[in-house]
Amino acid sequence: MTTAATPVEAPRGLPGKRAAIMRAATHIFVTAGYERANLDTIATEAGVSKQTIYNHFGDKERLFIAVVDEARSGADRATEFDESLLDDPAALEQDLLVLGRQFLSTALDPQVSALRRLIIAEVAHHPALHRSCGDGEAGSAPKLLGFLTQRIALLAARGDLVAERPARAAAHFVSLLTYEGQQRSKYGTVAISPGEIDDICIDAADLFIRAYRSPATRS
Amino acid sequence: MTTAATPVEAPRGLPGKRAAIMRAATHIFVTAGYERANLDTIATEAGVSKQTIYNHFGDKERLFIAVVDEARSGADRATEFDESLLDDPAALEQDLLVLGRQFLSTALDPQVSALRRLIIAEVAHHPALHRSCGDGEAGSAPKLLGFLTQRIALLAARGDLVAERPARAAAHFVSLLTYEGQQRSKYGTVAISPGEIDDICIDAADLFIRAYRSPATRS
DNA sequence: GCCGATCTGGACCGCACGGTCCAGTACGAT
DNA sequence: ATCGTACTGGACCGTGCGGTCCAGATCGGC
Repeated sequence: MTTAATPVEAPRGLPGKRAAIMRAATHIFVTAGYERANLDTIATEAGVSKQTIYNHFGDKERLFIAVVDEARSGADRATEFDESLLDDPAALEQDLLVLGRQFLSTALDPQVSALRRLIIAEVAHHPALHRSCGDGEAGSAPKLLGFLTQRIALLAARGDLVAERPARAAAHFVSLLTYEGQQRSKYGTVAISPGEIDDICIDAADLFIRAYRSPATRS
Repeated sequence: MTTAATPVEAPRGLPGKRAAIMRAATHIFVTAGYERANLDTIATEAGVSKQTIYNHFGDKERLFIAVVDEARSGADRATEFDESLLDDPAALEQDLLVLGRQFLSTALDPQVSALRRLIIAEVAHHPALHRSCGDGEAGSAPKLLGFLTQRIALLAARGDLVAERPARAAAHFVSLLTYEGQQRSKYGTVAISPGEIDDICIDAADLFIRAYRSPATRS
């Protein structure tokens, strides 16, 4: 009753049905949580018979895993950073801003936040999720961390930055970026305006540069 | 079956029973989540009849709210900061370390982390929780933020720090502190050793000072 | 035009679990 | 001795829901 079960005409044929089920399941799981999610509701919203769901996914848990896996691999695919970023020391602040904005605009997306909360709530009860989410090597944050680490190492080697441990410096920047949003999206989805995202990025980049700038480049 | 339902001899008399129920309920809710938690199991583990639970709390949801409220007010009460901290500019790094250690040792406590995950998972489905957890004014992190903000403002007024926006600087320090642990405790409880906590605090304090130290005090 | 695979819709099963009821017990207060 | 209160334990009910079954429709391929 919390979620409307509006029947949607699903396109015929195998892939169409499957996609419709995934879409509906994602919606229901995210808004209701795993236990509260109801397969009849999902079937109705997908415009599909319940049996069809069982044909495709076997049972509720495997449907859930499929939903989470797809969402994660989708987020993964969408996270690519411009290789020309963080190369020119003169554009350091500018590039940090670009990276920050790109990262936060997806990380704070309501859909993504809701899914993150769902996963947080359910990992402990689904061993299969552990593999895909546990010791983070995938996901957008780790990707950003990797990219930053590599770039910071480069800039440090050139003497443009003072960062004896690039990975640590990268983590510091990411932590400055994510804190506010993490706090806000932790419980319920509180919208963050693009303006606020900008402020956060500006502050983070500013602080990062103040802390890691090479003395040689100081004004 | 995930959680052993070992009957425990509950102390006789009203307050004892109530406390036993709260203890058992906290345990079961935290490990199983709200939906999966079973009142029969809670009753058994509390060494109490199911009817007694209903006498005291009315229904499952109100029991849950009581558990969360108690945990939160308990955490609130346990969060007090030494008023002499962050006063002497010479001891700035030292004091930041002390604050960081105190904060992280409770914030990363497995119990506290588990409860945080539970709340994250359930706020959306229990309006009553929103009031007590939503727009954060209570809780240990906001308390630390408040304390830091006040102190940083003081130090900045004296010229010991350069921080035009003390609240922002405080948030920066807290974000540096919490990032790693937040990341680790987000899914499942991964133990963080005191040594690692120390490393995190040292790094955070170091970075904070590099970024906010007054030029006048630079070596 | 037939076959096989897919899908439908709805009846159906079994069970777990929140919640109720109640007869009986223990105990403190008067 | 009596009464009221809190507690027990276990039977009991209703229902929501995961999962199954099946008879019939639809459709693409040969």
